[in-house]
Amino acid sequence: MIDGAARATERLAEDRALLGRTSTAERVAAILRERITEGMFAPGTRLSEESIGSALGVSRNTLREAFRLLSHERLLVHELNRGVFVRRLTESDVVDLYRVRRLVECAAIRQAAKPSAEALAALREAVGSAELAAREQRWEDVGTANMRFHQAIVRLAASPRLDETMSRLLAELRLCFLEMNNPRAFHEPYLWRNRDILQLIETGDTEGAERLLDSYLTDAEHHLVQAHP
Amino acid sequence: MIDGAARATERLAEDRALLGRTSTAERVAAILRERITEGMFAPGTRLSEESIGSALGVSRNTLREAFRLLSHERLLVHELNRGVFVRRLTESDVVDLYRVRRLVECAAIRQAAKPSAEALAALREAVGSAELAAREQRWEDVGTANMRFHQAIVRLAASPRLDETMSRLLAELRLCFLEMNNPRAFHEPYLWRNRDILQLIETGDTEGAERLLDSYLTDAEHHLVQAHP
DNA sequence: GCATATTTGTCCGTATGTATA
DNA sequence: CTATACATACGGACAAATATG
Repeated sequence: MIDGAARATERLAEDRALLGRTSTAERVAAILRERITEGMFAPGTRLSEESIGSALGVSRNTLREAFRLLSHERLLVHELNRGVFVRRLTESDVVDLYRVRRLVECAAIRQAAKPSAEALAALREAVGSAELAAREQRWEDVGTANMRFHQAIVRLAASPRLDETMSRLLAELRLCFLEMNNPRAFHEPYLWRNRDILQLIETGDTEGAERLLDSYLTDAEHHLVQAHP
Repeated sequence: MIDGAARATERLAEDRALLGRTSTAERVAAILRERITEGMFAPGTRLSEESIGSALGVSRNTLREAFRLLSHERLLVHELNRGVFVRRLTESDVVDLYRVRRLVECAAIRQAAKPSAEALAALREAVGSAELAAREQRWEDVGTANMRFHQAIVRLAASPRLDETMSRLLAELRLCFLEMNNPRAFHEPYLWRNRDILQLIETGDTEGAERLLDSYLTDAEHHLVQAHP
C-alpha cells in the first residue's frame, strides 16, 4: 500500500509537466481520470486533497473542483467531511448499468434501418481491432476495443446526448472490469458475437441484431455479477 | 434589466435564511436551480460570482462549486474566463432532446409488459393532476404534471440511472418551455394523448402505446421547433 | 469512552490573466 | 490602446468533523 502510494505520487509528479492549456481543474481531472481508468487508483481508494494537490502542484481549491468534475462522472464518490474515494460498484450498480445498456443499445440498433457510412466504418474498425488485439493476447486492449464497438452501436442513433450517456456508462463499467483478475476469460467469449452482430446490421437484419445483442448483454451481465461479488 | 436584477438580488437575500443544513454548495445549487426553472433567471443571463455570492452570503469558492453542479446538469454553461450563463437551447438541442426522449420513452414502454402497481399509480396521478390543472387554467402546472407523466413512463424501466437521465433531460426542456409565450397552446393539445397512452398501457397494449407515444413526441418536437426559433 | 491528530469544509485576501467598453 | 471589470488560481486561516490511539 505504501509502495503503491509512493509510485503514484511519483507518476503524478511527471504528469505535472503536461499541465499547460485550458482550465487547470479540467486538466487535473483529465489526469486523474486517466490514472483511475488505467487502474493506478484502485476502486475504494481515498484521494487525499493534501497529497494529490501537492503532487500535482495545484491548490486545494482547484483540486476540489477537479474532484467535483469526476464525482459527476461517477468515477469518484464524495462523502461529506470524509473526502473523495474512487467509486466501487455494487452488484445493483452492475445490474442497473446493464439494464440501461440493453434498453439503449437495442433501441439504437432497432431504429437504425439505414446506418450511415461513418457509423458502419466505426463498427467495423472496433471489431477489427478487437480481433487483432485478441490474436496478440492484449486482453485489456480487447476490452477497450469492445467498448468502442458498443459506443459505435449507440452512435447509430445519431444523438450527442446519448453518446455522452454511453461514454459515462462505459467509464463506470470500466471500474468494474478493473477489479476482474482474468480479463481474457471475460472478454474473449464475446468477440465472435460482436462480429455476428455487425454482420446482421450490415445485411439489414436489425431485428436479428437486436436479439443477439440482447442475449449478449444478458450473458455478460450474469458473467460479471457472478465473477465479482 | 436593472429592475430584474435588483428584484433577483432581493429574492436571493430572502433565500439566505434557508441556508442551514447539508453541504453549502448543494444548497446554493438547489436555490439557483429553483430560480432558474421558475424563470427568474432567464436563459442567456449571466450569473455573476460577485453579485450572487454576496446576495446569498457565500464565498466565491463555494459559489463556484454550486455553478459546477448546475453546469453538469446542463442548466448553466461555463465559458472560460467569461463566467457562467443560464443555458439557452438551440434548435439542434431540441431535436436531440426529442430524439433521446423517443428512444428512451418508447423503449421503456416496450419492455413494460407487466408494469408495477406503483408505476401505474404514478402514471394515473400525473394524468389526473394534469387534467385538474387544465380545468383550472393553470397551464404551467399542466406542463409540470405532463413532465411527471413522462418521467413515470421512464420509471417503467425500473432503472435509477435512466430516471436520472430523464430528470436532467426534462430540466433542460423546461428551459425551452420558459421561453414560450403561450403555455396553453403548447400543453393543452397533448392532454388527451397522455390519457390514451395510459389506457393502452393499462390494457397491456404496449405496442399501441409505443406507437401513440412516438407520434406524440414527433408532433411535440415540431410544435416546439416551429414556435421557438 | 475520551483526548488528540488529521483531514475536510468554508471563507478570505490577493495576484494574475482575460475579455470587453 | 487604455481602463475597467471580472474570472482564475493560489495560499492561508479557522471551524467542524472524523479517525486514531
